[in-house]
Amino acid sequence: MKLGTKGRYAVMALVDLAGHSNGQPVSLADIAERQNISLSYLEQLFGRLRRNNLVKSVRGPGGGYLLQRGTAHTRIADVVLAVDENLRATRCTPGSPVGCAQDSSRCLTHDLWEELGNHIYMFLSSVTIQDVLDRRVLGAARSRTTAGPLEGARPDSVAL
Amino acid sequence: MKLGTKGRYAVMALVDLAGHSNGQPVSLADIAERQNISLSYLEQLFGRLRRNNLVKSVRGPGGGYLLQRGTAHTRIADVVLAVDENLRATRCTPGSPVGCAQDSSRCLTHDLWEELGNHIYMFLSSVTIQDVLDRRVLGAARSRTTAGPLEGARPDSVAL
DNA sequence: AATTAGGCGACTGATTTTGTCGGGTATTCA
DNA sequence: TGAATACCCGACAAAATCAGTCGCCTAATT
Repeated sequence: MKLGTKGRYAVMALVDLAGHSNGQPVSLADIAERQNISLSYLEQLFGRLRRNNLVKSVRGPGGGYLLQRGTAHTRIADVVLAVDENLRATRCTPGSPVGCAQDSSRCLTHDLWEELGNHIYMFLSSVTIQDVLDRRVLGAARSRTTAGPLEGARPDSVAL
Repeated sequence: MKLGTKGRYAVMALVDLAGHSNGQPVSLADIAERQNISLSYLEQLFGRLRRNNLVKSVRGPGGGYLLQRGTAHTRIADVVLAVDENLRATRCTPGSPVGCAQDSSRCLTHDLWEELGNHIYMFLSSVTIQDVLDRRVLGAARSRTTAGPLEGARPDSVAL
């Protein structure tokens, strides 16, 4: 899963975008100023978000970005995955005989980290941009950890 | 929370320790060889584990380390916290006016990351070394995310 | 045509993380 | 006593990541 600062910035930016768009595209310059993140850095992040179909861009003057799916259909997990990209797991890369699977008993902790990854993913999948905007995060998670009540089914990989 | 490789190595080492100790102390050299982690690195990690009362050391020949509490009372969360030490939260350090709390609406994402931290902590708190040894991790977590029905009661703080 | 705004890629300095090395100190056993 | 075992500790080095920057390009609007 890998939760870096990139993911955090991306979520901040998208929440800002969602909050300040009224159907109109929002320019990165505006977001950069409000959230004081550097413009070039935002461009980098939004490049990935666009390639992952989370936002779409409108070029030219008056242009900017729009959420592709709505606020209620953009899950935090997707944002983080889009932006952080790589997802190295447990150091048990299947192929290298090192660090795992060499003792009599195989890498016992593997399952643990995998399950943790699933947990994180499930949590972040259960929260949308809209939830964050509405500050509907704290109690919510506690009550609906595993089953996301979100309508669309999610066949995605939970690879971590 | 901050989940680095240090935390993973520490858990691996403690699981190994628990699996190979029969009341006798286990030397770091043995663990190092079995898990092929460098001895010096293990020493660093076990220093912290010791200072956090998770293990105790026996010096001299035939010495090594022992789990201070038993396998069923050593929670993964404690191991990770002991070894990773610092736990910077949201980049909203209360004091610097940068990056948060400067716009009209305060850092909206703060709650999100905090809640995620709580989640991770709760999960890792619900799993013990014994669980990992018994491979009682996968289904378990899914069914008992928040309240652990495992034999020993789990009265700990959920501070993060 | 000029301006606005996104698109892309390479590259860089600072910090953090990860891991090593060299030397200690305590303990046991011969 | 002294050699061997094994923990103890701080400094240090290599690698990865972070947080950008720069330059140049393309597309749309006015």
